[in-house]
Amino acid sequence: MSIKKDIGDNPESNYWLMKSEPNCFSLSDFKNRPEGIEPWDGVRNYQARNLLRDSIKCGDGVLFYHSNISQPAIVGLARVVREGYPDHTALDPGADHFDPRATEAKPIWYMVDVQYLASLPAPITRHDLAQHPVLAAMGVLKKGNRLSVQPVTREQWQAVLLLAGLDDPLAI
DNA sequence: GCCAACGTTGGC
DNA sequence: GCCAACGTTGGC
Repeated sequence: MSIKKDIGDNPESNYWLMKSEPNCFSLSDFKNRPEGIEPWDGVRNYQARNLLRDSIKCGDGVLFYHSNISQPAIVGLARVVREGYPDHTALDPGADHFDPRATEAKPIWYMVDVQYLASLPAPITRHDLAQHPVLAAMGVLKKGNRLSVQPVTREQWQAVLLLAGLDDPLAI
């Protein structure tokens, strides 16, 4: 199996990276949610759906990544507070990501809830990641990678915290 | 704004 | 099941 196909196929991961376009949902939007909790709805990709439904567990760490901007970067930390459950927005004809094939019995799409934990003192940009001996291997750097939720290794998670100068919020 | 890479759709 | 066409993502 290719490295490319390996992205997203690791059911053992306890750490994840989630992308968000800040024009749509930014780190400050996230921080300002009640209790910092946000349902991660609207994912309509089967590989990401499988992760949301099967692999992502309560307490897992999340690197929050700003995409589709001039300086894409990891900007914050979050954790999973609710495991995969049906994405009801797929059932709502008025919702952005309505899917007419989805039903109560066969929801097709799933989501998790994530909770804001911290903002990095400074964003870790793609350039920063590419320069780093551990982080250069992250899936998010791979050309053409469009997976909006992807696994991160423990080493990568720790390297991000070290770079950011933060203590591990999940270790307390 | 450009365009490469990718996932999905649908004709055959 | 193949694959061309299409829409979307997302870095640059």
